[in-house]
Amino acid sequence: MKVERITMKDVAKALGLSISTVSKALNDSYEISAATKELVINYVKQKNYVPNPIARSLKHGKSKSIGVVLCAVDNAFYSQVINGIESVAHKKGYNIIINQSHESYTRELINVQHLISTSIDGLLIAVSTETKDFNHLIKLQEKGLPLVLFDRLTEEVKTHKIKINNMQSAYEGTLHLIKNGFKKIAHITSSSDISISSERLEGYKKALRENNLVVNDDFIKFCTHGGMLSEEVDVAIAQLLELKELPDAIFTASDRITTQTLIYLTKASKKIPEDIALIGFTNTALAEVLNPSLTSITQPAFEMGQLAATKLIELIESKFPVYDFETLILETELNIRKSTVKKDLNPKEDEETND
Amino acid sequence: MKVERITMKDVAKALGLSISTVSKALNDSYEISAATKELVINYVKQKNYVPNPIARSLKHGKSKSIGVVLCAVDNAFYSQVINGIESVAHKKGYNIIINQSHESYTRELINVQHLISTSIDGLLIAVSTETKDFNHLIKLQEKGLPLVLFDRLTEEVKTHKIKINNMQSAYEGTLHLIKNGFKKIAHITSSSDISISSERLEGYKKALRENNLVVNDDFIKFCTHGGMLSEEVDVAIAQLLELKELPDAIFTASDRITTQTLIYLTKASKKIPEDIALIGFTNTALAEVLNPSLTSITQPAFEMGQLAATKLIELIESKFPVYDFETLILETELNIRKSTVKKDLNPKEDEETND
DNA sequence: CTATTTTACGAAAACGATATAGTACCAAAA
DNA sequence: TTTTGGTACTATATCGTTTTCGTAAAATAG
Repeated sequence: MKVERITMKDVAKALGLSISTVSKALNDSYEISAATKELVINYVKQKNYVPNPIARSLKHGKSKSIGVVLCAVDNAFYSQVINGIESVAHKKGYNIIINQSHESYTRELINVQHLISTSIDGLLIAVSTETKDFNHLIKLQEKGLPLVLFDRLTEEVKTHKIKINNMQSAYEGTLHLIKNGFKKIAHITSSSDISISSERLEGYKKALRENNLVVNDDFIKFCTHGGMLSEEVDVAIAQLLELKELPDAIFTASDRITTQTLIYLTKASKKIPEDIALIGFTNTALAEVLNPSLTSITQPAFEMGQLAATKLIELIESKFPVYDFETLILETELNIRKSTVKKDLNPKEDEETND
Repeated sequence: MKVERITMKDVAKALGLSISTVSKALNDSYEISAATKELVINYVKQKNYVPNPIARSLKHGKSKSIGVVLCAVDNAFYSQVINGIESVAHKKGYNIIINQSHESYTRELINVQHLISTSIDGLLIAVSTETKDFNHLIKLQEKGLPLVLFDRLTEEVKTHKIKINNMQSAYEGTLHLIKNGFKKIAHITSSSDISISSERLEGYKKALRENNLVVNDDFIKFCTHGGMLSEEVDVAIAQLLELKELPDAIFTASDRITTQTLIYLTKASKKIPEDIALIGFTNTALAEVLNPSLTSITQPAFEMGQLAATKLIELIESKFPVYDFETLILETELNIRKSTVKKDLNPKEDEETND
């Protein structure tokens, strides 16, 4: 089954003109008389001729599409990022081609390979949790493919990057727990290899240290697959709950881990925050109506997508090679809710709805 | 900034061969000697030459990419559908180009227009809530563009379609409420124009009628934007809560409406299910940990995506025009949780965790 | 040792557009 | 009358492939 299209050739033949004339008429060239232009345009409209973008791309060496690689669209944070990307890409006439790595390095490689073999004008990527080797990206860049990293960065690739202030966000989140009386704070994060994890871990440690709390390695759990496998989160929490010295709070470092932790604790009949408090990075719109409402660190996902796309298109459309790269840092928002506030501790602050 | 690629011409020149020979060697043609093939393949590997897919597409008239149009990726159900689509599309070597309509007919038109002007081999679409006129799709199909509708269907377009059993699902959901003692059941749904809404409404009405409950039009609220605007949901609920005769349960017909309803009721300090029960269509993974845990109707989103993509690729790759179209109907799952079960009503059934 | 068939390759025409370089035609200037 | 110049168009090369057709040279047959 194939869709038959009418081409310039057909138009030219039908009107007794040359192909060049038709092309120029459609491109509103000064070389073509008003009469001819009208003739062509009318005919084309009537037959609803659409120029073949592939032929155009071949001629121009541009495909007007940008590739997006991230772990999963099925994730509040990343789907909001996509929204942001789309909002600027479409405005500038670019399509976005989305590929999911599912936090697998192998799939990331395949995706990137496939995307470039598919002729994208540029690539937006948040690497997988498994990615330690960035050669696939470095090579791309050496070839001159415009590239922007977002969320998960690396020093190894020199290009524009967009991130949030991970250290500070994690620091503030942890500090919030400490201020609310929690002293034995566990941290569940993704693979230690990716920037967001290590930076958030740093922030967590910094807050502990500054408050004279020991950093207990038993309290720090890594989920290599970034929570894509709920089991790995379950195992991490199970281990935490088996310690002689139980943590009194958990700070989770990513969307999937946060929600999976809440699900686990609920199933395990843990009272939050009485038995154990929970604060986490998440962009779900449902934080307010979770049980209990969840103290969350929210990222400006839409904005991140917008900036990433803007920067990428800037690179794509730049007439000259760009060597001067920026790393943009966005701020998060700490939304304090019930999962971290013990009722007896803050009696006045807790005059809210629904309990 | 532009990425420089090595072409067959370069390879040919470097090896002292003709372009045709290189092409044939790479395509493993019988016309080329083993020695030459090896020579070419080695060189190409070393220089990592990648064939230009645009030139290929131009030659073959196929772009190996399929367009996807839906209201928003930032939505549990649709993001899972995308996962399903991707899983089969990539296996078959197709890219997916995702466009969001944001429930706007105008944007849907623009998206579809843009996609076909971008040379997709086929289109997967769940129309927007605003879409009443399907001429844009009918025209596409007349041109021979393979098309598969999913989730939101219409009789007007003759092609493969994938849906869930909306009537039955809504019927069972409503029945569940009735069995649990609710008699004044409100229904908040999307625009009455789209299939899922009208079918779900039918199921709701059927359940009421079969149980000798009156269908009260004041209890039925439409959200033209499918909940994309949270205000319209808020207004709908506010109106329900202002009725002299208050509903004792709400049945919501889509993901966004469901979650927004929960948020509203929570803010309004309504006790669920004591003041008002809630059951809704939603695919969020968080239903279990919402406050209260939410009785939900879950759709096989991933499977829907897979089927839609499979059917579309079948059309694309069919050698002959297809006239024999199918409508596949998938079943949903009713997950009974606390938002619809009054404690005093079912004292034995309610021995669960966390309250 | 010529005639025929294979084998292995090259030339060239597509695919559908754009862009450069002509070229008729007619009018105004020299 | 010749020159210049503008207008309005056409021819053609090009983008990077694939594919059809043609043809040398080598292999086989007669």
